[in-house]
Amino acid sequence: MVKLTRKQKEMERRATEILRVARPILVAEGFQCLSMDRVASQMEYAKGTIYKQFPNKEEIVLALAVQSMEVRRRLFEQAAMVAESSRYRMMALGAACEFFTQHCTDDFLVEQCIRNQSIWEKSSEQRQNLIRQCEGNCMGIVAGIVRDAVASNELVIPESLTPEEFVFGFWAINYGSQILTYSSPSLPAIGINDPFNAIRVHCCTLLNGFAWQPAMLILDYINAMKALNESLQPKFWSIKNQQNQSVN
Amino acid sequence: MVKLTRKQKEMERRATEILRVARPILVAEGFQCLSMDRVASQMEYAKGTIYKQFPNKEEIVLALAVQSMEVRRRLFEQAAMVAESSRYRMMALGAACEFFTQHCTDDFLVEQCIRNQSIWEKSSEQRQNLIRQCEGNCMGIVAGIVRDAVASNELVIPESLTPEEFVFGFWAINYGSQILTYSSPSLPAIGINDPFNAIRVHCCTLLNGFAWQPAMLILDYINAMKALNESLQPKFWSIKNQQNQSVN
DNA sequence: GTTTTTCTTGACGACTCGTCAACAATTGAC
DNA sequence: GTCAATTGTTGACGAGTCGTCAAGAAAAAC
Repeated sequence: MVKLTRKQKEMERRATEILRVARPILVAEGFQCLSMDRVASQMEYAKGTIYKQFPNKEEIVLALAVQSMEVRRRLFEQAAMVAESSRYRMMALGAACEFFTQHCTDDFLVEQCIRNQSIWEKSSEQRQNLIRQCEGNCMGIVAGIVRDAVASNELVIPESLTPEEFVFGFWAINYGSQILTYSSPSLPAIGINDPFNAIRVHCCTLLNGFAWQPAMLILDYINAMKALNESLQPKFWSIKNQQNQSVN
Repeated sequence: MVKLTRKQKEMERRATEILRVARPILVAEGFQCLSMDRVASQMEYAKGTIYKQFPNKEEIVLALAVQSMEVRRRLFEQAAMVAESSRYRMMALGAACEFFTQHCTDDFLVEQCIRNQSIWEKSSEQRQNLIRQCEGNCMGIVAGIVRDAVASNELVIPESLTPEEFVFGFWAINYGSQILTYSSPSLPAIGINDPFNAIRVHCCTLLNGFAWQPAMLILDYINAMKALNESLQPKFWSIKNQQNQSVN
């Protein structure tokens, strides 16, 4: 059935096109300003056609989020490939988180949107599962490092935590700090001048607190983070360019 | 000018009434569903009158957030009044954070809303400043504990951090975990069964990592947290009942 | 070349937001 | 107590959403 495939290809091409148009609107002006009429008027199709592709606005947002979470996943994969101690790899993942918010700010903002209950609810279960899968993948990468560390006796997890719960703490501190950094009304005004540095210090202290070997001085940690952050730069573009892939 | 005051009182009464009607809508159905028409129809006033009180929907949301952040602040104040070691007081603030999300979930959700850039932007600078002030107050309470700890040699902050940046880490891990807990699609599905317990473990480890004296075992920390959490319960209602205060 | 199916369209109904002219109530002067 | 002036309230309105769907266009099948 060559023809069916061609149709599907066409559908997918169009879906990609819609997302290409919708993304900058969502990122720059927010969910409110992303309107179907506007997306339609910026394309060669009418509104009805867009509704054929995506049953509602929310679905478009979820689709964008899937793309963005894929970028994060690839970044995590790259970071996890560092061939050093498990602790160093964990640190590399922290660097990847930093990198993601700093250099893929658009993707970070899109990721944020799906935390909005009302957006989440209105989209199809199918796409919700896609998101869950992305999230699971990212968690899997980090939890894998933790498991390696435990297996090689470089780390002992407190007994009441699963490896994923262990990861959760780092997830929370990174995610939380990034949200606060990007959305808190003037952090400097309340005494927080360099939130990124602060979180590096906290993460290093937390890793040391769990006695993840080898222990590190804060200064060494910060320098290593800087290096890791820069090492992601060259890999960044090839990751971004893969973005136009299956969407539906 | 008794009459002017009476007018103002009437205005304030009405503002309070509007917020009373708007809050459950915002909490239960989200910003999208909070419509001026709907608020109006649930009151004895017309839409135009509501616009006299609040120039737009966003302003209502900010006003609600101010109320909610006040609840948080009072909770923080209560928690900070524990008469024990600085570390114990810090822990009490962690408990207050937990308590806030668990028992003032509505307020927590309202607080969330103002992180939305498009809501924030559309509201008046005046009310934005009110929010900033609330945020500053909360930070002040916690940073105060940190300063006390430093002053009494129970804690040494890494040199590259201000006391507020030190607090920021705990803010981030608590806030981040709570957002994830309340908005992440099925945490248990990716291996996180008890996020609250996980964050307690992390916070204890972080405090130990910074060598905040006296050091604590994780189990002791968790038990102390439970006790602190419960000790807030009786104070809770008196806090909530103060809520109907200056709004405009 | 004609019929059938499939795809595309934009006008439509229902609902927003925020405004503002017209109407109602209150105040103050006499 | 009356009447003008001021102040407050109203809901119809314009502009702009979302999501639908009958009608028209294009493609496919015959």
